[in-house]
Amino acid sequence: MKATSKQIAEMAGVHRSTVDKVLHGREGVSDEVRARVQKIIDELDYQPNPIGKALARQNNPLIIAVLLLDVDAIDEIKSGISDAYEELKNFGLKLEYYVNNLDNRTEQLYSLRLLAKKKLAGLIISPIRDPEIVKAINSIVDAGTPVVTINTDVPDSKRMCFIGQDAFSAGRVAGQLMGEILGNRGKVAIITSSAELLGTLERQQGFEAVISDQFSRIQIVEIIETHEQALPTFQKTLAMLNSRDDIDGIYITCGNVSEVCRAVRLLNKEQAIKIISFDTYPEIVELVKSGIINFTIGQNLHAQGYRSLKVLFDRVFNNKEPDSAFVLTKIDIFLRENISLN
Amino acid sequence: MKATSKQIAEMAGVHRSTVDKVLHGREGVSDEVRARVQKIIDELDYQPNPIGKALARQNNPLIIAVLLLDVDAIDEIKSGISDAYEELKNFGLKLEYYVNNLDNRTEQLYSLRLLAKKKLAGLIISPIRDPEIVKAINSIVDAGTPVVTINTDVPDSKRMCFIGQDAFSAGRVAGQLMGEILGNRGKVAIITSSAELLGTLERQQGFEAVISDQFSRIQIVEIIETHEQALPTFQKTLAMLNSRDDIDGIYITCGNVSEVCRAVRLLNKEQAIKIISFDTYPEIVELVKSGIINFTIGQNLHAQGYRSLKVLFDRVFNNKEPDSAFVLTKIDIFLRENISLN
DNA sequence: GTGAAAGCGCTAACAC
DNA sequence: GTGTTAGCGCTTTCAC
Repeated sequence: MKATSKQIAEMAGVHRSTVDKVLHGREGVSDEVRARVQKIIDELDYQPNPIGKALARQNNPLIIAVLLLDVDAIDEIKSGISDAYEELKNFGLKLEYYVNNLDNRTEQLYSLRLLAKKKLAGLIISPIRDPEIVKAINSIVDAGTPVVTINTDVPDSKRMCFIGQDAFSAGRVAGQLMGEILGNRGKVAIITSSAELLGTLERQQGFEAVISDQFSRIQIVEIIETHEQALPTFQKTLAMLNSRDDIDGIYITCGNVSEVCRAVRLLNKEQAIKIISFDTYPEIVELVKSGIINFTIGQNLHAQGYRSLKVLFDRVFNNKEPDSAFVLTKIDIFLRENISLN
Repeated sequence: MKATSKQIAEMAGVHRSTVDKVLHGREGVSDEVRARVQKIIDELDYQPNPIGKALARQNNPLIIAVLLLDVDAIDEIKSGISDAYEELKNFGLKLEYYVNNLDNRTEQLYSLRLLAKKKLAGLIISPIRDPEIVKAINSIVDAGTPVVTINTDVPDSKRMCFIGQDAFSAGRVAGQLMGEILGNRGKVAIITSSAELLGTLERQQGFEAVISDQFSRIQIVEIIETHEQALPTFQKTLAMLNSRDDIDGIYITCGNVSEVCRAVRLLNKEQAIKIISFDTYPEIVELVKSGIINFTIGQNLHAQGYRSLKVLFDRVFNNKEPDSAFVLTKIDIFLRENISLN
């Protein structure tokens, strides 16, 4: 029922290898024949059989480059990618990992230029948000290599899609959780980073939107910027809690969660103050288990990694694009009772 | 590097087709040759290449039977199975669906006996908990067909594994949520079914355990059994709420959630009473959106369906068994802000 | 510019 | 009981 390249060849009165050339836009076919074959392909909506492709590919695999940033999230993302790879490696697929420093735009640019010279079937990247990076990504896409962004995005580029969390919505979820456990009353402090890269601003804005819309009796009374630095995070939190005795909740959009908690515990306020954070790194898991953190919101990093390779594979092997340019992973809510079941 | 059946054949000094026969335990091989070949297979830890198998299988697919119960959950489960099927169908796989009535043990038994006569590569089933069903499943397993249970389980059978939610843990999560939003104080009513099949008892017990261990100032003051019947659910809830004015929270382990909510609304108590339920069927989603239900806990039915076919496929095609006999799907927490992002 | 042929790893029907 | 053969759908090399 489903057409094969052989059938297409018969219909067009040419050889299968000619059909193959047309399919892959390779040269060595006259314009006339190419048009004839292409027409039949289109009419039948022919989709090459992936298993057949795979078998022929196995000893000559396609290369997919993975360019990640050296941040806490990297391990879980990698484990997701590697799980997907286990499923797909038999199709004739090879991964090449590259890791760049978060703060070093030049380094990522260098990696991208290196990759541009190679024959890549696809690229998965956590981009630094920067015009030069966008340009470099675009030139890779223009050369015919599909690009998927993961965890961080450059929406103004030609990347095929972004795979990650909607930080604004996640902030909204945090806002509602805070509203519920405070029973719509009390004063809240926000600890945030000010760096845009990790979506902390969106997390803050989503939170603020829900509080102001739906929890009118909760006030956001302090906003502390940490610039992702450990010691200042501790010091500023401590100073804030010392200067006022009326904080009922703390919302942390950024890293150094344990520094915030350290300040809270030093003042013996862990019972009095409700804390909501992001991510599920080991130290955060411990803080949730011990009851210091009430809720933490997960990004489902494993799923981000897993999906990114699956989506890219679908494009490369089956020529299928995702329905949306934004493949959003679930907003997971964790508290003591489910954080270990992860 | 990885051995092929051809290499095995060479080493054993026989033909590939002979190796194939040994691999599949088919007859037509002398004991002596069989032992020799088997030894090499074992020594090399030979794993047949799934792509090669798939290509040869495509026109002679393996059949996997799916036997589900006709309950609300069925659509989402099916959609998960069908997503997995899209990924795997090229490997030479065919699904056969069967749907049985929940209350009709005889019907499921009949279906199972029918299936026992067919040549099946595997079976996915939501079993009714019954000794006769266990026997029927065991005889299918004994005949060499791996069986996976989904959503409901018969742990005392020979099924390979169960895929679903841990209902006790889910109940614990509900308990902690209730504790948090009531601020560890107040009176709670439990609405439950009394039917064991859906794990409602475990949901109740998990909830009770957390409340009594960790929220000492919350009292469970009413337990209502609904037997999964709509009108009685409404009537009993209404009577209970009429008879006392001090209920702060309602925990629903079973179905007919909208009947419970109808009673609450009739008495204009939707602001005063916190409600926690299970599942994400359309009417429940609406109730969460409109703020009547504070939290609902999802079973991730789609994942149950998806995983069940993947796990069975891995066993059938790659001879890989899951790490554990219990493949537990996540306990999803939904509230207004994330219920539509599902 | 086009076609022929071999091969990827496995299966199955059939001949010996 | 064992080996031969053909074939699954696609890719690639090479000869014409």
